[in-house]
Amino acid sequence: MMMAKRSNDLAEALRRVPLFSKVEPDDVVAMAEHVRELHVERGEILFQKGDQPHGFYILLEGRITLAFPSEQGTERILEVIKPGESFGEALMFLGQPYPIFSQAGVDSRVLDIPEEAITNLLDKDCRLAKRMLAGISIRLHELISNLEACSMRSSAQRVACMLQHAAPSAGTQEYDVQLPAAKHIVASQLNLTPETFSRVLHVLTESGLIEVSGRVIKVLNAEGLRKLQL
Amino acid sequence: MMMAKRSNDLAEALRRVPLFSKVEPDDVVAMAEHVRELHVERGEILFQKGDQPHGFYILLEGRITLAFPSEQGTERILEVIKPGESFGEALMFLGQPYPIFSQAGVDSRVLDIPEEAITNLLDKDCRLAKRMLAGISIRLHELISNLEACSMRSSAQRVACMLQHAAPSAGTQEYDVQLPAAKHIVASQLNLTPETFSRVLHVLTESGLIEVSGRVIKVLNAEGLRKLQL
DNA sequence: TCAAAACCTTGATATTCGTCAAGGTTTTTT
DNA sequence: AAAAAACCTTGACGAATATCAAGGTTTTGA
Repeated sequence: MMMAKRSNDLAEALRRVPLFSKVEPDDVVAMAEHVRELHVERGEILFQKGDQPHGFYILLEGRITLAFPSEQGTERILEVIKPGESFGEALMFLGQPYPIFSQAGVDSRVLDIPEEAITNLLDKDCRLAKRMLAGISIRLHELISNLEACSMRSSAQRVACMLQHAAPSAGTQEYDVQLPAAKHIVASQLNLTPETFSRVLHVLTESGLIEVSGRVIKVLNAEGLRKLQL
Repeated sequence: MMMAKRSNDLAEALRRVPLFSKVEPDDVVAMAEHVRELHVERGEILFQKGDQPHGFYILLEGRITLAFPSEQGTERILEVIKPGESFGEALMFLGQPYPIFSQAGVDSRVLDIPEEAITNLLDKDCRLAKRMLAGISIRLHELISNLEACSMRSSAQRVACMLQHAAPSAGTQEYDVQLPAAKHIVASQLNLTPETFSRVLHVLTESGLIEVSGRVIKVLNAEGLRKLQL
């Protein structure tokens, strides 16, 4: 994990992040003074469960997973962060130790925004506060959906649900889904073992609802998937 | 569900809510103009899954449960709101339909804060925005814990965890826990059937870790409970 | 205070999903 | 291009937890 880049480049990068797109340019420059760019290598841990948050992060490039650890290494991946997304804001506001850990899936570039840089800005710019409220609300909504899936739905329903979310538009009956990562990663996000995920795909294929070839899943009958949800 | 009280009384009630305790009195009075007090009877539904949010709520008195519905009525209770707590803020900011429904467990009094009342204030008072950020962050943190419990822990571990959270202080070995509601409500919050909950309590009793009498659980060996978590 | 309703427990059984193990396939590295 | 590593699938099995059913207990309320 190493530091890089001058302040000006950082200000430029920050401006491109949706969260800060409406912030006064001067304020962004001021904030950039406190921001560092980190390079995190594949497999490297950005923060551990139990670490104290000192700010939050924005992913510029690469892929970062947030996951619950487990003794036998059977981690459960909560979320896969993609470039342009921020993470860790809520834990920063709370000031409690991280309940999850974060790890780079591939070599990644991350902005580290210290708490001071943000709290100062929040006092000046209520729009930023509203944007952060919106951002955290989205997170919260996703967590609720995740929890519902986890506690109310069977494995096949969770997979079907994921495939439906990947539909290009509401009514489409046939479409291709390109899995965003290795199957075992996707399985973990659905709170499934790779074995169960594989078996579910098998069953859905047998039923003529999908066709699988590698990481591409061809949905043949979206309506049929919907019916699984009851 | 009926309306009641004059504006002045509402302003008074609002001031007592932690969220608004630092807001300028004049602003609270202005906000009170738009706020209604609702009376919700036991069993009545405040909002359904799928309804469009128009604001958020603060519970003054009573008990409100937030839950996922299910066809066969085997709902899963996500959270039990207690007096003084607010709910629905995040969904208001998102403007998406409620993913859960809310129901009064007993006759309750609720403040209905429409979106306009809050968004106006947010522009004026950044401290309120920060407080709301903190409030939503807490919610988010709880959801993460809930999801972790749900996907990483066994039934006995979830029960033990709940009993640990109810400890009066960190080190105490023996203490009484008064369940906040009927056992089947508590079971649902732990994502357990009442049957499984009952059996877990039985096992913990057999192991000499607890004693159960009605809704009071006497923890005999907090250290033993902790060891269950591994 | 008695009846009804809600709540809780216990047993038998079924289902879902995870674990373990082995073999095959694809991707990466040398 | 070969070797190694990572990834994926399949089968046999087991464990955890839900479901169904019945009976007991407590609470509510008429």
